[in-house]
Amino acid sequence: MTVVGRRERKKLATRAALRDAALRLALRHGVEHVTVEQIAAETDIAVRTFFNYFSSKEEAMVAAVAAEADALIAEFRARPPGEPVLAALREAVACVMAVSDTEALRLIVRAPSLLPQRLAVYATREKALAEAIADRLGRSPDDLYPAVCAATALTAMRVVLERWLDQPADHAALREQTEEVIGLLAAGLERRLP
Amino acid sequence: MTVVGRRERKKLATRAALRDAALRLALRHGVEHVTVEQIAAETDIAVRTFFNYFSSKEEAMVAAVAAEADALIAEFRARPPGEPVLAALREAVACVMAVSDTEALRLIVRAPSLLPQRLAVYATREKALAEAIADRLGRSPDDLYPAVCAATALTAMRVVLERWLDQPADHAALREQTEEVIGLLAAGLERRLP
DNA sequence: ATGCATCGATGCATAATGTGCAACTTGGCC
DNA sequence: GGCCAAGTTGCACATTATGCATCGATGCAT
Repeated sequence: MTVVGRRERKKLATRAALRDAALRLALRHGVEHVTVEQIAAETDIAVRTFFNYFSSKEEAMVAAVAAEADALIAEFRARPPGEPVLAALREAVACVMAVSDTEALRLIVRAPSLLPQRLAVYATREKALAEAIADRLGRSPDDLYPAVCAATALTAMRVVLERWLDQPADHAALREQTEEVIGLLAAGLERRLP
Repeated sequence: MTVVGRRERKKLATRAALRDAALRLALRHGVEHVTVEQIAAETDIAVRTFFNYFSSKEEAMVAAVAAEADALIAEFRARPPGEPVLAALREAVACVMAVSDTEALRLIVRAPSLLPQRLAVYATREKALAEAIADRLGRSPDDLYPAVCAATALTAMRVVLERWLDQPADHAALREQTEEVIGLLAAGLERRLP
C-alpha cells in the first residue's frame, strides 16, 4: 500500500499539486476561466508535463471526486463481511462524506462543463464497485445483480449529493437523505412510501 | 408539433445531416479518426456552421442517443395514466429499442471517448423524466422520489443496454433483461432473487 | 560509488478544437 | 419590392492535445 521509491512519491505529489492548483484557480476565477497554462504555471510545471498526468483540464478538476469515489469503494470493502450490501454502502458514504471538502465539491458539481467528466468518473468506479459487491456476495462479477446494484446505488447517491449541495451544508441532513434513498432502493421503488 | 416554416425545416435537416454524417464517418474510419472538418465537408457545410449546431464532434455523435432518450420520454408520457411508473418505463424502453439502429448504438456505446458526453445526455434527460414521473404521480418535480426513480431507472436500463450490446443482437433477450431489471428495482435490491 | 538502464520532464512542432466578430445571404412578412 | 430577423460563412485567435526527440533524475546491480 505504501509508496515505495522517491520516484512514485514525487509523481503522486505532482499529481496532487496539479489537482489542487486546478481547484484553487477554479475557486478563484471560475471553472470556465482557468487554462491549462495557468494550472501548469501555478504548479511550476511544464504544460507538456501537465498532459502526462491528466488528459484534460476537466480531468484534473474532477480528480478530487475520483479520489472520493475510490475512498468510497475502499470503505465499502472494509465494512464487516456479514453486513448487507446497501447498509455497507450507506455507511461507506457517510464515512467518506464526513471528511469531504464541501466547497470544492459544490464547485465541481455545479459546473456544467465538468458534468461529462464527472459522470465518466462515476461510471468507471461503477465497475470497481460491482466487483466489490460481487466479492461480498460470493457472486461472479459478470452477474447482472452486482452491476445493477452498483450502478443504481451510485446514481441514487449522486442524486442525493447534488440535491444536498444546493442547500446549506448540513451533514445530519445528508445522512438522513442517504438513509432515505438507500431504504427506497432496498424496499423497492414500487412501494413508494415517502 | 409540426415544423412551420422552411427555415426551421432546413435547420432540422442540417442538424440531422451533420449527425448522420458524423456517424457514417465514425462507422467507416472509427470514432477517433473523424474530424469536424471531415464531417463538415461530408455535409457540404462550413466548419464554423457545424459549431453553430453542435459544440463538439462528440455531441454530434451522441445526438442519436439523445434523440432516442427524447423518444423514450415521449413514449413514457404517452402510456396510459393508470399504469405504474416502472411498467410504463419498461414498455417505453421496449418501444424505443424496437426501432433502434443497433449498429450505430453499439459504435457509440463502445467508444470510450464518447462516454462522458453520452452520460451527460442521460443526465440531462433524467430531469425531464423526473418531471414526467412527477406528473404521472401527481407529485412535485422537486420531490426526492421522482428524481431518484428517474435516475436509477435510467441507469439500470443503461447497464442492461451496455451488456446487451456486447452480445449478438437479440431483441427478445433485451426485452427479457429489461423486465428482469425493472422487476429488481420494483421489488427492491435487498431481496436479491436472481 | 559507479556505471547503466529506465522512467519522467521538457521543448518543439503541429493538428485539431472552439469562439468572437463582421460581412454576407436567405427566409418570412407587409 | 423591400425591410427585418435569422442563418451562414470566413477569418483571426486562443486553447487543447499529442507525437517525438532530448535531457536529467532515479533505482539497481555490482
